[in-house]
Amino acid sequence: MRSDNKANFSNKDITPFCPAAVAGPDASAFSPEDALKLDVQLCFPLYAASREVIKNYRPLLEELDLTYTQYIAMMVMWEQKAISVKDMGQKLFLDSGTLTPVLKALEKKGYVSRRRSPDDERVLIVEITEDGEALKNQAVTVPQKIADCISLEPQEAMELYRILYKILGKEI
Amino acid sequence: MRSDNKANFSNKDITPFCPAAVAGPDASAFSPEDALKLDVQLCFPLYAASREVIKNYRPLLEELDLTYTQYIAMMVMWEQKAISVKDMGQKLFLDSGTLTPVLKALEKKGYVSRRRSPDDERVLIVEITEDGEALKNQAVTVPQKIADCISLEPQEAMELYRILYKILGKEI
DNA sequence: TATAATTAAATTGTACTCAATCGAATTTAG
DNA sequence: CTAAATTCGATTGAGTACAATTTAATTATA
Repeated sequence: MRSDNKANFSNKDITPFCPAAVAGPDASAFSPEDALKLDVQLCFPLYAASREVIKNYRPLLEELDLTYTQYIAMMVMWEQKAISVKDMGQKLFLDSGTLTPVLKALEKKGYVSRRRSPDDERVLIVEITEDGEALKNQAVTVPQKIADCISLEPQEAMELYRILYKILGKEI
Repeated sequence: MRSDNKANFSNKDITPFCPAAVAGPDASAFSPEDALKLDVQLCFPLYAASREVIKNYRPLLEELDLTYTQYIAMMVMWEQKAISVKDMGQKLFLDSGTLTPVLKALEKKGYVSRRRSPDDERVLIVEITEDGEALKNQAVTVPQKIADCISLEPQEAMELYRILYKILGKEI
């Protein structure tokens, strides 16, 4: 009744995070093992869609000599001009173990500079360079190109956006 | 008017993938550079939420001596008993460069065995072992525990699930 | 004010993730 | 039939992710 490799459920018998949790009074259709089926997971398509979408950036960002992680770090820089590693980490949900090599790579390309804060030597201030500012002009077309290869209705995009930020603990 | 580090938009002036694309007739509020703001992206919260959610699995899966990638590979095995690397790759959206070491690690732990297909020596068949089957009993509690630490309304979870599979090219 | 606690980055080690490439096996075309 | 094209998995190299640890700097406390 279902084509292979294609998810299908009626909303009365699932909850992606855990069927049993939201199945409600009529949870009889679920055996405990059903909770471990790939089709029933919500985390898995979240993880897979994230990777699939980011894959679309690669050819576009290659022209700017940026990886996706470097690109979102530059997004922060284009807005902030100067920011500490810690503050950038909070914005991007990344820790210093990830950001340190990313920022060193961006420094090597000449898009940012790194220096310690005079006020607090523990703090490393990342600052955008002129080349980094100039890169923005080449980057402005990227969002539209990404939009073109992912087909969601505007209200779906809005709803996805809202739910993702709810998961991230920032309800809007 | 807005608290720092918190996204907020009215649906008349955004589209997360690209503001200009969905802003509609009244797109005047957007300058081109607005498209590069982190708050306006849809890919970014997708990427961040994916990592944040998967982080929750780590302590749970540690007890099973599995990583998240190994866990989703085992999910496939619990349903299929035997499958080729290629077919598993299609289910998980992962290629051989990722799966080969993951499956070797699972073989080392004794949860799967690997052998070439007699019909086609190019094909590697992954088969679940008794230990792998037994592991399922320890894993059944994982989905509920994950559900407990992510608070979405059932209909939000359903909608997220649907949209993610739409992005993955499997509309439901 | 010594010292303890805390904080911020960097480092280390493990584990992906993926593009590109390779080599062996199989299929297809001529 | 046989050479070319395709397919499958493994390998390689670059770049993350992230927990845990380390080091240096700052702040709090007895």
